[in-house]
Amino acid sequence: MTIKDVAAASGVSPATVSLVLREEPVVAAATRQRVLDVIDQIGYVYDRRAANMRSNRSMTIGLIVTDIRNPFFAELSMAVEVVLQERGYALIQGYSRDDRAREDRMLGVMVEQRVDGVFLLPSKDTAAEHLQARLGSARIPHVLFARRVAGYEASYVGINNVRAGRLLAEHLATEGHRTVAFLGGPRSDARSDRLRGLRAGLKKHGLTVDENIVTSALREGGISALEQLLAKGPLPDAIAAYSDNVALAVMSGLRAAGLEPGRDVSLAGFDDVPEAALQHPALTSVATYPERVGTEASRLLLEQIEQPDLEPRTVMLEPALSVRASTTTRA
Amino acid sequence: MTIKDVAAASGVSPATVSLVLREEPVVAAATRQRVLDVIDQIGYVYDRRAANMRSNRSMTIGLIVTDIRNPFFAELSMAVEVVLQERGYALIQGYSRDDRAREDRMLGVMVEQRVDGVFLLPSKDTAAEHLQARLGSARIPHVLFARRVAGYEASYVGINNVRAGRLLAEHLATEGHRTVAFLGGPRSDARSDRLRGLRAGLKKHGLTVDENIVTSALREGGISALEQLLAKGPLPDAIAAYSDNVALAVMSGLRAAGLEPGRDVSLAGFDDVPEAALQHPALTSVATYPERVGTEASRLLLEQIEQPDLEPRTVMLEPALSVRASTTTRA
DNA sequence: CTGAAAGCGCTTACAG
DNA sequence: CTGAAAGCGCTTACAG
Repeated sequence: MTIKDVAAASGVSPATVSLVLREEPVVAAATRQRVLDVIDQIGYVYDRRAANMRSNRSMTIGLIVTDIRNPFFAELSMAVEVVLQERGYALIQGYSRDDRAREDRMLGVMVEQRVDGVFLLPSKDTAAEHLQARLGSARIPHVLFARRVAGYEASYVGINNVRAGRLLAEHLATEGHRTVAFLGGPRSDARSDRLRGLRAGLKKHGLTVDENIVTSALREGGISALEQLLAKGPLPDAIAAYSDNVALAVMSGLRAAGLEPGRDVSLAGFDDVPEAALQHPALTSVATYPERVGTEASRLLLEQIEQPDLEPRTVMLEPALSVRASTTTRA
Repeated sequence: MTIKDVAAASGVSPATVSLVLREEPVVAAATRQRVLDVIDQIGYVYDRRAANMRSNRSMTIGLIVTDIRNPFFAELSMAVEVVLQERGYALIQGYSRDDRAREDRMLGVMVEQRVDGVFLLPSKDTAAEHLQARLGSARIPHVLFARRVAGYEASYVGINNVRAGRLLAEHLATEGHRTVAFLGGPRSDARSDRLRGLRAGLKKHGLTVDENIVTSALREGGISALEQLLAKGPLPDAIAAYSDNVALAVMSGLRAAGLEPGRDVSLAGFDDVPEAALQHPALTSVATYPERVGTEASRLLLEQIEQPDLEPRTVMLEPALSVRASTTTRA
């Protein structure tokens, strides 16, 4: 069942059927209606693959993240999907699991499928040369987000993590916390920026980050970081967790150790996931707006697809602090 | 840059290049190597769209869920993606947000892109006629999961929710709970099956489900269900939440009301998400294995793609109870 | 406003 | 073991 069949059944040429399908206004209303009726009647289904091949697009866009179980990426993916569906694009999604080899294989599949563009959260080991080989030299429009790749120039959407750290530090210092630990999260630009911001903010008040324990982005990382902290001696006044994900784990860990978060030690995270506000005590957190990151990235990518010669652009979103009981109920 | 260019540069015909690309063993080793060298040298990239069109496949498979922020679907999607990547398929993913119109539009896009198969979690309003029109009549291999559609025959992978409810009921009764409330979750087959199982299991011990409050699958649903329960009078001995998602919200809600989960009232959920074990008290939960659902669904779909005349099959996975402190620390 | 013809980049028999 | 030719289902100039 092809446009040829539709053409035959409605007494026009395939070219005219094609014009109708693409809603070109040039077709006479009567012809148009006749063709549409036939399509309905014989149950013809447009083959976008063929259309795309001829017009050299694919109407698909790739999105690679490390792990969709991370609520930040889940939210971001949903935001991206809404925009793409509106424009008729299909979303090809892949999970690198933070593994460069997996990421590279996915990029390979996407490039062979001739995606019209790619959103990429690079894995921790991704280097400029990999991206250059897969995306740059093929001139495939792409936008990185959340993580940058050293020495690789591309459009980027991210959060100002230094500022996020500073916002939290200011708040903690103002609330009278004198000692602060930074827990969890893998070594990454995001982490070191948040730490840098924390340090800068605390320094203004003559304070420092007393403990800094690197682990992983997972909840297990929060648990183990807390265990290390507890083993080291007296608790700090406040714990800044690398993310809400980590903070929620720390919260449980504190309770398991007989300590009440918010009372025995203040606790805050980054991202402001929906769960943060639903905790008891509600968790103070710095919002990093995955939905806005997704929307901005979509805007940049679509722009780049329409105008391939555009210079790479960087969008830095400003974080915002949500103050809640977990850092304010302590005496 | 096409196989023609490769052919010209290596002194063979396009047909031979095609054979090399598809790793057909028929090609002479020397020829093969020469072609591969040229490909490497001139940086040719295979155009799978063209290949697929000719061989009438697309090497893409669609997956539609309601909301990827739901950890159950996140886990499932990751399991599916691993299997598909191994087989060279690209995963086209869409989120219906439980809206039938959105779901239908996505199916439309996927069908036009000629996906080789579809995994679908139907929206709450999806009817047999919709699926018949989009998938059945086009004979597109597909597998439903987690929710069935009344009157629609298709392969299905799900959890035995009646048994899940019964497992939990048995445990609660054995632990000496006399009154049980079932909280949260939207009206659905999964919910009514869990409730049916709970009732059946409690009945054996002469007990009933004392309260049954329907809300939504979201955490907010848990909060509001708990509020309604608290307004109704004395607490039951145990709360069975529709899901862990809901249970975690109930846990926070209890604390906010000055009640300690596990001590003042027992609490359990369904799904056994990773967070459940990390809570304090650790949350009793009935595991529903999203990863296994994803893997089984992949197996069924790939089978169906290879053998289109296969009869639809149903796979019911057995749930398992993880007993933890939230239902055992009460006197 | 509509049609005939060429072409997108591959694969598929078939011939040799 | 390799090549010439046709074809997958569309779109794209171009002509009328």
